[in-house]
This record gives sequence, C-alpha cells and structure tokens, in this order.
Amino acid sequence: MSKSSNENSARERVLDVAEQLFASRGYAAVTLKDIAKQLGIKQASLYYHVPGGKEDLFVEVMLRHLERRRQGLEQIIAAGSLELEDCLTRVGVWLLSQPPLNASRIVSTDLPEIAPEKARQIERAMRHCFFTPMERFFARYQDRLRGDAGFIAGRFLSSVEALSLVKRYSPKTDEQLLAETIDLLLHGALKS
Amino acid sequence: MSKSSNENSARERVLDVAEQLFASRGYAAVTLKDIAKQLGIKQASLYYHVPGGKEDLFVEVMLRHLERRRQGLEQIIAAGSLELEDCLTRVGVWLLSQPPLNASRIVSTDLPEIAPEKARQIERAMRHCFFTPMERFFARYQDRLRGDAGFIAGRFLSSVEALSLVKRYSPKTDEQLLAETIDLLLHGALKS
DNA sequence: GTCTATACACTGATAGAC
DNA sequence: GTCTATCAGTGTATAGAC
Repeated sequence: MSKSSNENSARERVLDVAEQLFASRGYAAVTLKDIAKQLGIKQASLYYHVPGGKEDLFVEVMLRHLERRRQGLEQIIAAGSLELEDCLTRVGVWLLSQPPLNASRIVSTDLPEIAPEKARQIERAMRHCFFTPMERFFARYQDRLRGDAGFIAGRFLSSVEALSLVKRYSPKTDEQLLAETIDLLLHGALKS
Repeated sequence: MSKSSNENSARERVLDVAEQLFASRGYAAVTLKDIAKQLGIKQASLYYHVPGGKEDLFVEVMLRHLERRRQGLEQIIAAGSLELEDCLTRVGVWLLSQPPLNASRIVSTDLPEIAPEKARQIERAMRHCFFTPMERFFARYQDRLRGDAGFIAGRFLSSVEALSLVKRYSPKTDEQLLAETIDLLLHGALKS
C-alpha cells in the first residue's frame, strides 16, 4: 500500500465519526463542530484531514460506506449456502451489524443539499453497491419467485432497513425481527 | 365554527406550504425564508401567522397532517368492503394521494432537532393516527394471518411509504407498484 | 397582514502561529 | 496536526412603521 496504516488511521477516525453522525441525524443537521467535538479537536482542525470541507467529507463518507457494503454483500452472496432463506438471513444479519444506511432519507433529503454532480455520484454508487448486488442475487432464484427480482430485492432491503425503526418499539431481538421479516417476504402474510 | 373560513385560509396556506417543504426536504434543511418565498411574503411576516416560530410551525404541520391521516384511514377502513385485498388497495391508493409522510426520517432525523416534549407529542400522534388504525384493521383478519397484526401493519405502511422512492427508478404506474406491493405482502415472493 | 431594520447566534471556511 | 482568530454568510427571532 502507498500509505502506512498509521498515516491512514487519523483520517479514518474522522470518517468514522462523520459516518456515525451523518447516518443518525442527516447531512443538514450535523455541523462540523459536532464532528470535531466528538473527535476531541476544534472545528478548524478538520480541514487538515478533509480540505474539501463538509460537502466533500459527506461524499467520501458515503462512498466509503457503500463500497464496504458492496464488498460485504458480494462476499456473503458468493460464499453463501445455496439455500435462499439461509443466505438471506446471513445477508440480513450482516446488514444489521453495519451502520444504518437510511437510503430513503439520503436520496430524498440529504442529496438535494449538496452539489448535483456529487449527488449523482452517490446515487450511482448506491445502485451499484447496494441495490444491484441484491438484485443479481435474487435473479439467481428467479424460477422460484413470483414477480420481478429487482422489485423483491428492493422490498428486502427496505424491509431490513426499516428494522432500525421497528426496534424502537418492539421488545423482540434483532434475530427474531429479521426472521419474521424474511419469512413474511418469502411466504406472505396470509395462511395458505 | 368560531372562525370564518376566510380567517383560516391564510394560515392554512402557510401550513400547506410548510407541510410540502418539510415533507420533501426535512426539518433542518427547510428555512423560514424558503417557506416565505414560496408564499410570496417576507420571512418575518410568517410570525404573524405562527407566533411560535419554526419549531411550533413544524409541530402544527405534523399534527394536522397526522390527524388528517387518521380520519382518512378510519373512514376507509370503516366503509371498506370486507375483502382484505380490496380494502388494502383502497387504503394504499389514498395514502399515495397524500403528501408523503416519511415516518422513518421524521422519527430518526427530524424529531431529534426539536424540543423533546414536542418530539414526544408528535411521536405519540404518529402511533395514534398512523400505526394503530392499521394495526386494528389487520387485527380483524387475525385468524387468516400468519404472524402478528402489528408487525404486518408496520410492514404494509413502510412498504407503501417506500414506493415514493421506488417510483424514481421504476417506469411502472403507482397502481401497478401498489398492486405488486400488496400481492407480495399477502402471498410472499415464493411460488407456492 | 406585510414590510424594513436589526439583533444575535451559528456555520463553514481561511490564514497563520505553534 | 492542532490551535486561535477572524470573516462572510445565513438563520431565527423581535420591534416597530405602514
């Protein structure tokens, strides 16, 4: 690698903190002072690590996050068992272990706040790293599915994302909620 | 009524514009200047209609919106046919005709921006006006359902909400997307 | 009902010392 | 790498004229 891991670590820590804050409160509500405070430094010091300022910081955070998703998803999908339900469970468990993406809020609320070209870049990455891998995964089971693999992939991803909201009101564990979510997606709400 | 409809209309227009902006861009990103501009007045003039300022404006907008949801939902549920799928379709069509709620973003991103008591008030109203009516509706069909009515109600509402994002990428009509959503929810993704 | 003027706080960003 | 100092811009909110 071109840089030692130590040279990277400080910058990575900035990105980690920014990621957590942007993810939970959104682009507009998070200030550079918030990020700096959590790092134990002053706001102006952030510009040493991220000369491009707030907007570029957000773009970097998002692209790094999405690339990590893509790698994680494709690894699980490639190595996963051939059983659909097992593989979905593994994907779901891993997704829940990651910082929440909140894709809907990002697209409709965060992206309009930044420069259009940067917004498009992030939107492209979301499709490429998040949606497309799952769509390809479901496409492998197309013959066993009723309906479009892309539509089902979208339903799966948004259902798993919605769990971070459901968790606030439900006493059930993540594993239980995930199992119910997958069961509902695959077999439906009606008794057969 | 204690006020003529004309006395109300100006204020209602303020709430309408604020509702549309808050719904699409979120609490933090919308400024009073944005709202005033769309009304064709100056920012300071808003304080004649809403003396409480931005935060109270947001609370009023949300409570009015949620109360409207509650009335609409309960009317459809009460007058609806006894057939589950038909009734869900009617509810879905009506929900799609309303300004999008974006419940997930409101809870996780907007509410932390305002005073905690006001946030709790809105959260309570969301449960009472949005979630509970649908939960009661599904509970009527409990004997035909696999799994908890509350869980299924949440899945249904979040699925319909997610359509405003799906619509960006799909060429299908609202009616098609809604029909697929309901079909998937009730019968699942797997062929039987 | 709407305006102008203004106070006040906050935010992103730059320059330069250490 | 982090700091202090500082600036321009913007946001909410108030006071008072019309």
